[in-house]
Amino acid sequence: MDSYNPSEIEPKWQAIWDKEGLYRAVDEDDGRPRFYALDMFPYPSGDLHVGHAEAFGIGDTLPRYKWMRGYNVLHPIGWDAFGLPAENAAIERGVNPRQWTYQNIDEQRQTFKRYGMSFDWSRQFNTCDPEYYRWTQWLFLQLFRAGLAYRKLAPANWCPKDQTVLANEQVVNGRCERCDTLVVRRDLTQWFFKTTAYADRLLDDMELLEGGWSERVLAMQRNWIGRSNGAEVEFEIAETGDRVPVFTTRPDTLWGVTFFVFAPEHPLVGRLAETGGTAEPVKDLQDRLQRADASERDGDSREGIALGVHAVNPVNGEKIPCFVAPYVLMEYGTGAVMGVPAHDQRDFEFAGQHGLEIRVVIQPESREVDPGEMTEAFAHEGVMVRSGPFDGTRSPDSIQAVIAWLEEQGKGRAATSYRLWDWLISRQRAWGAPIPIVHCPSCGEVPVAEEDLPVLLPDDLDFTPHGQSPLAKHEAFVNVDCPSCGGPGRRETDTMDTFVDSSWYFLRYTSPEEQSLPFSPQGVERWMPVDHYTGGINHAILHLLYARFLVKALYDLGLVKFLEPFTTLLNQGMVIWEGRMFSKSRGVVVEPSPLIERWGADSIRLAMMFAAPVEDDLDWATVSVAGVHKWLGRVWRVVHEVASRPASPAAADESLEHGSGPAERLRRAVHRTIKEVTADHERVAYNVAISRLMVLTSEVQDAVGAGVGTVLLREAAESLVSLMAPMAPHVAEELWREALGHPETVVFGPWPQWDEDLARDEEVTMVVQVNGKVRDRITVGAAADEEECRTRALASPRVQSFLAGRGIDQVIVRAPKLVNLVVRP
RNA sequence: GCCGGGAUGGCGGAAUUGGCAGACGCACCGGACUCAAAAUCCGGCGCCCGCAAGGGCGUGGGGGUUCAAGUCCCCCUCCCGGCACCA
Repeated sequence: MDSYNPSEIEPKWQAIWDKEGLYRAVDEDDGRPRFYALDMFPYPSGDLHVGHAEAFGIGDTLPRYKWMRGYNVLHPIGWDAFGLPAENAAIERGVNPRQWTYQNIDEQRQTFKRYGMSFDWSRQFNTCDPEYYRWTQWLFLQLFRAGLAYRKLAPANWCPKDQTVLANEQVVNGRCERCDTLVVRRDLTQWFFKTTAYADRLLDDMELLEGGWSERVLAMQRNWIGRSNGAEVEFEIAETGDRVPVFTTRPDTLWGVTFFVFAPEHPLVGRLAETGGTAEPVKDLQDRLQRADASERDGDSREGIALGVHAVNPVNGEKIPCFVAPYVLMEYGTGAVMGVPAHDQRDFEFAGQHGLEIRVVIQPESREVDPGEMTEAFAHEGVMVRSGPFDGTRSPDSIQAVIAWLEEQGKGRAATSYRLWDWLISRQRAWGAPIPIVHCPSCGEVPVAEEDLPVLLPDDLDFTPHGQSPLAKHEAFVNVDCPSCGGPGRRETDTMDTFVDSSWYFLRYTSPEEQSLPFSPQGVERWMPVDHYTGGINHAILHLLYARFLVKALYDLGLVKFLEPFTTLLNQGMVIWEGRMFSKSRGVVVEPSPLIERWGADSIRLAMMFAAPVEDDLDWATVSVAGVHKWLGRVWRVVHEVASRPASPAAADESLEHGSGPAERLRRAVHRTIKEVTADHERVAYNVAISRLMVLTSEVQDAVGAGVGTVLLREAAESLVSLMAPMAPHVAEELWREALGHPETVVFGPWPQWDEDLARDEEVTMVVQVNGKVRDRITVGAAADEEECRTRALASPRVQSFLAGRGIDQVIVRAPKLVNLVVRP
């Protein structure tokens, strides 16, 4: 027997697996149930780091387990190959982004192969391939025709460094998610997808995901959508007759309104200021805010300027003063709010600063609230007072009644407001899918004909950033005839956000050769939805929300028949090193290749899965590759030891099968472990599964030492190898085929079966407690009944000494595991 | 502030249903083998008292339910994540 040498066996099996085509998904019905296991596809920026090793190692385990359990598994891989880093490389080093990307893909593919990933390589594609982005463009056209893709002038987040707009989602703390540059506001005409049209469904359909997605991710999506229910109420401006709606979640406080506030950017503000004679100070305020960076706005300021006009409260006809104040945001609700200082903290502070009346209309039941004494707004429940027809009604229960009354009176209506915005998909960059639109002076925005797709990216672009896509400088690209009238037109030069590419790639895997549609109906019918999706928590919102949105849009277009793309979602934790995430751009990288050379891929995969539960973040410092490597050495030796033993006479095994000798002990350990590790695979508790297999390894070693017969030893060794195969595929395959002599691969199982009787221990340790404290442990038969347990417990001298002659009040028996004697103190 | 998730030895973590807390591993300590080292193997390892036998304490803190609580209930502290002048 040679010693365990992964650098020899790993490349060997990788080559054989490749040749045998084991990991190809079978499209035809072959009688096996189907399973679609997907990993979030990687962005090919340089080589992989150990963060990838963790993510993809975890993602590789379930499909392998499913194969062994008899499933026909689709486990594809591809590349999210458009995006800024390729273009930045082009700018900084003059390389062609296509070449740069394809070179990185080659490198990553090699590394994946050295990890022994069970991908179906026959289905791989790159999103930057014209055969792929052609269909990204096609999907854009479908959304455009459905009115879900549109262009508007909007304030956009502009990153001065990357020279492009960013989606709201890509701005973190006022900075560019990618390069950390302070983002500025710019008004630009941009393309959007109408995600808000699906806000309710994105929220309500999460019901379908309960149980399959973590509470954490569901909560993040819920927060992101940010639905709040309330009412829209119209106020009239007394001096001009303008009708201004406000959104409120507290229509029950309408009788407490004492002022009215506009956001500085509100379109009516300029005109109202003219009317009120306050045009000059208001203009000054607007200009000052316009110049200020979003991040410089004082979050706590309650400054504001009286407009000199008044609003009429529709519920009581009162005239109240109007203000303009930066604490009211144009982006949320209607850009104007009713001021209820008694019951809203911000309004309370504003009223204090500007000497406005505080009128209490919700009174707590236990005490009187005196406006003069208040130090903060009263935002709790109470009884409505000074509220006309609603006096004496309990709030907030009364909110629905107030809304009904408003509707009846024609003064307002139930309304819902969302935090979610429409998805800004325009990017002024060239390494992305061109938006297939032609601007025509006479026809407007004209979609490119489907048969003319793809709109190809030219290969000879000048990448110097100058605020427009490099495509805009490429005359041959830009100048084009209008597809509608044939007159001269200009091609749209924005490209699509790369999140568009990744919002449908999982559909393409089901039929990557499809020529007439982005995905074939049969392929999607066959494989979708994804049964198990593995990826980082960092994509908990954006990617998953966009993919969910797109699938719902496709559902409405009749292109798919399911509402949610990912049935179960596994968000593996991130690998942290010296307090930070791995990131090539920040120089925090542990290269996997030297680790593979030293320890082998199996050890690295196991080490990461063993170090923590899959969903927890993992500190690289706590990962002990040496520890699991040592274990694999033990497995290697003991399996070879078992395999090399001459067959013992069956009688020898049989004689050992009875009683409680080492043979019996081994047998029960094997069956118990099969049962438990099977459950661990089902619940992706790989750290626990590995620890159980370590224990089983010791059991087998002990049994070898105790002279247990070959039949049982072999059953144990084969079970051990099978159970570890999904996590350590190379060593398992080597031991299965070479040491144990199976002609067939271990990849397709069979998964070991357990005998329920054997999985239960024959003897158990019964705990005897006195007043809840463990006083003795007695070995009893697993079948011991209540009476036997009671008798044995009372017979224990150790227990007797703790009873000390005191009377026994109660005897609790949970046969056969526990007896608790309750005595008086 | 609101929402979600957590807190278990020196460290990572285990404990499927309320029933032996600390599996498994790392680190550390001791031993075997060795000229020596590496590798490998054996043993120890929650805290306190004790030579030991043994006993007491112990799952962030406080209360409660229960024969029995890491697990259930109430209150609190802290940590992580999301959202946040969101009307």
